[in-house]
Amino acid sequence: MALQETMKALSNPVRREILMMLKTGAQPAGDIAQHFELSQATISAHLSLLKHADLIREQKYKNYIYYELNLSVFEEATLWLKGFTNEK
Amino acid sequence: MALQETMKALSNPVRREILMMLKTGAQPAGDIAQHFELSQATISAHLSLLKHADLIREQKYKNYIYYELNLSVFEEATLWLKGFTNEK
DNA sequence: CATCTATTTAGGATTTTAACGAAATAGGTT
DNA sequence: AACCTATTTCGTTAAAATCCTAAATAGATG
Repeated sequence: MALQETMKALSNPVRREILMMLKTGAQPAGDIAQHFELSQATISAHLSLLKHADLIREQKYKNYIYYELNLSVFEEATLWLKGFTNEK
Repeated sequence: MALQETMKALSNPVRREILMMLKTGAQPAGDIAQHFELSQATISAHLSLLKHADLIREQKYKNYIYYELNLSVFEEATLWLKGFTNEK
C-alpha cells in the first residue's frame, strides 16, 4: 500500500507511542487516551490517521471500540528500510 | 540516537527519494537537485534535515559537497519496526 | 424510550513544514 | 586578488499538522 501514509503516520511521537501500547494487545480508545495528557478528541484524530494508514484496525465490542495492530503494513515498511542496509 | 528525527526525516517523499538516489553511491548536492523540479535551496534544506537526522553524511571534494548514506541509523529504525512483527 | 458512556466530528487557534527567489558564503581556478 | 561555480542562508508565504473545547453520534442499559 502507500508507503507515504505509513511513514507519515510513524513520524509522530504520540502515534508511535500508541502503536507501542498496542503491542501487548487490543485496547479501547478511552484507555489509550488516558495514557496521554491530551484530549480524547486529539487521540481520536491520531487513531483515525493510524487507521487510514492501515497500521491499526478497529473492532467493536459492547460499548467500546478496541484498536489493535495490523502487522502486515509494518512488514512492508520494514522491508523498505531493510532495502538500504541489506543490499550490497 | 533520536528515533524522532529519523522518522520525521523519512516521512517526506522528496527526502525518501533522495535517500534512494544515494543507494548507488555518493552524489553532489547539485546532481541530486537536478532530479527534482524543486529549487536548489529547497533540496539543500532537505539535505540539511537528512544530515541532522544522521541519515546521510557529507564529504567535500573539489568544488562539490558529496552526500552519502549513513547506514547505522537505518539499522536502528529497522530494528524499531521489526520489534512489532518479530516478537510474539 | 430515556439516559448514560464511549467516541467522533466540527470549528478554530497555533505551530510546523515545505517551498521560493535573492543574497551570502566557500572553495577552486586563473 | 578577481572570478567562477556550487551550495547554503535569509526572509517570506502558503499549506498542512496538531491541539483544544464544544457539540454530535452511536450503542448499551435501565
